[in-house]
Amino acid sequence: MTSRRVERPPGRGRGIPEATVARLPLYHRSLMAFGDRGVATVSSEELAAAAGVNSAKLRKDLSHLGSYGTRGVGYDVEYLVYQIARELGLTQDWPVVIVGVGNLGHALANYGGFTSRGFRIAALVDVDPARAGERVNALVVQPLRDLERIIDEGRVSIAVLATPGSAAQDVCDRLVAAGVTSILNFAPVPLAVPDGVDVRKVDLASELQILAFHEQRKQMSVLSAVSSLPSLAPRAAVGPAAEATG
Amino acid sequence: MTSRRVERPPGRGRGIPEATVARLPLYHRSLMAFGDRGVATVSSEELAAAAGVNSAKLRKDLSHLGSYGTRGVGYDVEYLVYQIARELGLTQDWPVVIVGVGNLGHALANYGGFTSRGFRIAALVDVDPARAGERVNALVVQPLRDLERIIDEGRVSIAVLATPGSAAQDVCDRLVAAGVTSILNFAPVPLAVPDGVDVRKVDLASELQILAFHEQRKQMSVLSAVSSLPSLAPRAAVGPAAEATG
DNA sequence: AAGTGTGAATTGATTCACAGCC
DNA sequence: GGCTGTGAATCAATTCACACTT
Repeated sequence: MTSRRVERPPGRGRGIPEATVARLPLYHRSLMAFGDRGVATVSSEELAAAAGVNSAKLRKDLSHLGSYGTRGVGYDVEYLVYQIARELGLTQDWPVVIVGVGNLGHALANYGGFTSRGFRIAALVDVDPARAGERVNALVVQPLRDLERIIDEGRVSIAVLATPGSAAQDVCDRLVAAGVTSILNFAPVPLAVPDGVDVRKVDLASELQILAFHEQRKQMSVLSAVSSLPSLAPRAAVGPAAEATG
Repeated sequence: MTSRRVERPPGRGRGIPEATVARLPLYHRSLMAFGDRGVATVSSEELAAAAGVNSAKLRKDLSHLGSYGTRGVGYDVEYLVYQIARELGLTQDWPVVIVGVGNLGHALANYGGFTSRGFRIAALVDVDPARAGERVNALVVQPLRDLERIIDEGRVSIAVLATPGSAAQDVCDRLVAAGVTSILNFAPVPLAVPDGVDVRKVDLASELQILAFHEQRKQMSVLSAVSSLPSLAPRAAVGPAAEATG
């Protein structure tokens, strides 16, 4: 859904499926945890369990990177961490600009998980000129007017867009014109971007609605189960829903 | 990936694909925007453009809900909004509890898009007893000790988990034991839950890493293109990456 | 004996293309 | 004539199951 196909770099047969790419960060994180605990090798079964996937999928995913395991033994934690980090580009420095310092942008600027692993917040920018000058963490909010300069001088290619929906497309256009080629979009609107620019969206309201869809179904099936027992009067409201079945 | 299969409610042939469910919120949102602008009917082409998908996909998605359009005409905006809202369960009230009132939980508590459309923050809970009593918006942070009572009395079935990773599984277990059956997980760990409980995860660090992966590839292809021009010395650092191609 | 790597089979999602209806 | 609804075709992801390696 996200990535435009960029013509394959001439190097060997690399074409990692998007679904695999999306899981590499999970593997990386789980491997780091194993490493911290002093574990030297893991099996696909163990790593898969830690990452929350099944082992067949894990092995298939890793096979797209190369043949980094040892049959009968497993994967060397340190070696695999490095290979995945390199594949993901975590071995380089990624300056990121956050546009929109409302609730969410503010939280993201402070969020630790964001700034680790090669990512560094190069600047905070807000659409509202009144906010310019405000301090967040160690950074000063800058006015939108300076966006192009910031991106150019900071060699920024990744942006986080946390403005209200109404401003999102305009800001996006300026980001792209200034040279940004990857955008993480928190605004609840689809962004139109030219080929070669990647957008990933995080849509908080949608996530809740998807949960509500399934939740509603569970409640419906409880209701219909209850109402099919003629001896039980249905409860006024649907209480704590379907007990989790082992 | 997310939903356990719940045995199909006895009603007619309903089995909406997960990928379709995940897009219904987008359609709903776009339709609301059309409605606000006074548009009475839309074609699949128009609605698809607004939602950022192609029209074949949109039509296939909607066909899973029923036959709500009119050939040669399009879809009635108001009618379709209602049908989708009903399907998603947005016509009922969904009390939600947020656990973890750090950066992110704080932002989510204030985030408007979260509280609209039937969702209502029933309580904020924090693992750190020192935070209990703190006010956020109109709500008072409550101690973890009260979690079970809050869920039970508030008839809460949906929770947002925004604790640090280290606390996430414990809190999750308590949520589930208390009757929560849907969890939106912001903690960077996979949650183990029994069948019948849905978890959706929002993994901010992973999202950036996925972007970095593609970004790195773009830069590699620029570099190899540049270095194949013998007359140009490669630049010391990789500058603002690949200009977006029309 | 243990556990990876991978073809083959399967399942799921997307796109095509057009019959059918307004 | 315009646009929906949908089978058929295609493409992508997952799972199976086992040959192969240590």
